[in-house]
Formats: sequence, C-alpha cells, structure tokens
Amino acid sequence: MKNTPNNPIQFAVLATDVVILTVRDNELFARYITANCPPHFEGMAGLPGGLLRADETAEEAARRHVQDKACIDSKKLYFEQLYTFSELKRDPRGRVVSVAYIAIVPWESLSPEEQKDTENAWWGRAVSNNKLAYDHNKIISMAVRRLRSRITYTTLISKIILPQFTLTELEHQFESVLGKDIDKRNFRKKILKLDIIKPLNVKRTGLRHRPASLYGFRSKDVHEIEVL
Amino acid sequence: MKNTPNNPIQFAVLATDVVILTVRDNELFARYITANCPPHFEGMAGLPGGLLRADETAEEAARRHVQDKACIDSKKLYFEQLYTFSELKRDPRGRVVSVAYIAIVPWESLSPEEQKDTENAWWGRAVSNNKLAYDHNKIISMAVRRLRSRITYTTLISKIILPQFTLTELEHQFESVLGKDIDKRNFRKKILKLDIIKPLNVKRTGLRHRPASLYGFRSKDVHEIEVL
DNA sequence: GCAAAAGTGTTTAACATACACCCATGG
DNA sequence: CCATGGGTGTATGTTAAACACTTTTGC
Repeated sequence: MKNTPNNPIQFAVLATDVVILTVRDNELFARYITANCPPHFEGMAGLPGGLLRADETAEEAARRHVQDKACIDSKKLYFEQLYTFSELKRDPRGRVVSVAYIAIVPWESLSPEEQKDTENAWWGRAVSNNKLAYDHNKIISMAVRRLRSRITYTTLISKIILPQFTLTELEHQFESVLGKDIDKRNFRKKILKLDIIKPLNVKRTGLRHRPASLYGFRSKDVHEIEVL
Repeated sequence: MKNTPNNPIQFAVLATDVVILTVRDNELFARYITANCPPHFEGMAGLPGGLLRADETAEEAARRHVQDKACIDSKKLYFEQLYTFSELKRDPRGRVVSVAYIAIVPWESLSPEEQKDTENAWWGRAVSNNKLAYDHNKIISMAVRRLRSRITYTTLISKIILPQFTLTELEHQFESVLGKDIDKRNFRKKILKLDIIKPLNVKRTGLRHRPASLYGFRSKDVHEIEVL
C-alpha cells in the first residue's frame, strides 16, 4: 500500500469503489458496508471497494470487492464505470485514486441472504443525509444523478428489472429511480413507440385483479435511444 | 515504473492520456505526438500523456503532460474526464491504467507556435484511419463520440469557440463537430430560444459583407441544457 | 454592381401533456 | 360485490423540419 522508500517518485495506488443500486419498496437503495479505516472512518458507513491487483482490470477488481465485502454475487450485477476520483486528500491513509462504478441489480434477483442486512453490509436509501467515509457521499450522489440521467436516454432500466415485467412494473421502476410520478397513459404510448420492448404474449395471472401482459426488452445490451 | 520486487502483490501504474480537440478549417482536429516506446510503438503517432505523480490529481498530470509533450499551454484548454482504461495488455511495457481526458480549445486562441506542426507534435484530423500507438485509436474515437454527444445537451460548445462570435460562426462550430449541415433559420430559432447566449450589441465590421451581430455565452461554466 | 455572408417567417407534421372511465380477476 | 390494478383515446399546445428571398457591406 505504501510506496517503497527506494522509489524516489511516489506513485498513487489504484482502488475501486462501487455503488450498488437497486429499487426496493419503490425507492432507490444502495449497499453500504462498514468502513475499516482507523482513526478517521472506523466503523463508519461506506461503499464496498478496495485495491486493484496488477492482474485484473478495474471492473474485475470492483466485482471481486463487491463479492468479498458487500456479499453480493457480482455475476448478478450490471457494471458501468462512473468516474475516477483522484483528489489528493480523499483517503487519509495515503494517495489513493479510485475508479468508481455503478452496479445495478433487480431487487427480486437477489437471494434472501443478499437481501438481508448484516452488521458489515446492509441496504439503505441511496438518497439520504447520512455521512459516509472518504468521499463516498460525493460518489453516491454522482451515481444517482448518472443513473437518473441515463435511464432517460438509454435502455439501462432493463438492468434494474427482471426479464419479464408488466408495463405498470416498468413504470414503477422509472418512478422509483426518478423519484417522481409519470402519467400512465403517456408512459405506455411512449415506451411502446420506442420499440425497445416486445410483448411476450403471456399474462401474469393468479393475482386478485385483471391479468397483465408481460413484456421483455428486445436487446440484452444497454444502448442509447432517441427519447423518453 | 516497475513495481519493486520486494512487494509481493504487483500493482498497476497510473497514467493519463489526453485527446486535445479543436475545430480547424471546418473539421475536428486532434493533437498527436510521436510515441516513444520501443519496440512496438517506436516513432508511431499517439496521444500526449504520461504517468501520475503522487502529489497531483489526474487532471493536473494531464495538464502537465500536455504542456511538456504536446507543447500547448494547458491553461487555454478545457478538460473533461473521458474514461479510465484498465485493460491488462493495453501497454506492452507493463501494467498501466490510464485516466483519459478530453481537452477542448478554440483554434484561434492558440499561438502561432501552438498551431504549428513539428516532428514530435502535430495537428491531424480527429477522425481518420491512421493507426495509433497503444489503445489510442479507441480513446480518440470515444472522445469524438463523447464530444458530439455532449454538445447536443450541454453548453460544451462554448469551450471550442472564442468568447465573442456570430451566429453563423457558432453554427459552423456545431457543423464541424457533428460533421453534418444544420439549417440556418432553425438553428437560430433554437439557439436563441434556449437563452444560453446573449447579444453583445456590437457588430463585426470591416468584412466585405453585411456586419453580423456578436454574441457571447451567458455562463462561463459548462452545464446541461434542455434540448438542441 | 457584384460577391459574400446576414438576417428573417410560414407551413406542416410529429410529439408532449393533461385528463377519466370501464375491465377482468380473486377473494 | 368489492377491491385491485389493467387497460384505453382525445384534444390542445409545443416543437421540429422543410424551405427562399431580401439586406448590408467592401471592393
């Protein structure tokens, strides 16, 4: 972690931080862990992350640390690079540059263990006033801003919902992420016109109301679209 | 540059690469330098960049290397972080992670020396089929895509034009960056409605045609706008 | 007077917004 | 029969796109 003393030029160390985001109870939630950095941030809430090894890319390191520290199977997560933070004093232990990622997952795809809160890793509102370790408040607020912006011009929302969904469920995901209501009829017209989702010709039955048609995204990839 | 042998875990080294973009002769131009990396990329064209020191942020390092290698006064440039490239084999000399930046400058703000081409640093078309060192083709094409996209929903175009400009000049900047023509009347209606530029109540005279009103951006900052 | 760029409006089609009621099912 | 969410259309205002001629100046 420290640069060796026989190296005259001190270099920065590379790390990664991950903002794991999901929609739970119609709200944006993030995964927090207990920061372990005495004396400044001992026991404080923070984001999962850690150092890069020389034999892995930044995303691979991010996935590894998510697995180890946040206890979420990283194969379930969709990763997008957020920003690289290189402020001199962002880590009191030394010169650490962090490549931050957003990781997105449908809440319903998580196992009961992954949904659970423990002492060292838990879910909490993504938008809150809680003080986090390091510059993690800055990172998470940038992540939320980015997510809100990107669901309006990409198909990123597809990574926060299960493969099969009703139009109302899709609308609720948008509303939860954006934090505001959307008109039901206008939403349906727009989303269908964009032609990014396809009807699966099955209905969700067994509930105590009229069965709803199920839809899926045409493409598994996240790509840019014209409008929403 | 190499990790020391007594360190059991090898870490990556941090570097930065910069895509300096400007509009010259109604085309997007970038600044290239001679890569100096035998044997693979000896004498090949590449982007200016280099290692981060522990006492500087990524942008500070980017500005320093631009100054030293591309011979452009970095105070004239507007920097935006592009992406962090961390592929394992991107640099044949070792494990180097690069924080890439876009730097934007109005061509007319460059000094004659900065506009000049030398053996080690020169201007060339940003969109071309020339093979560059390392993963620099990937970086520059991402930079062009990002610039084209961002001028349509931010005021980033203000950093590629001088503070005072005519509406026709502004339109030409858009056309040069986007690589396509724009309708003059529709452009004027839109840009004026957006209310991001203000008339300076002076005219550019002395040319052999009707004098044009000069405009300037209301804000020096780059910020997001509603549409264009 | 001519070359060169400045400046200006209208029409049409597409899209965004606001808004309220009936339908199908399970219990 | 009732509670619950599913599903649908229209009218109005705003925006996008296509399109051509007159004006002002320097030489």
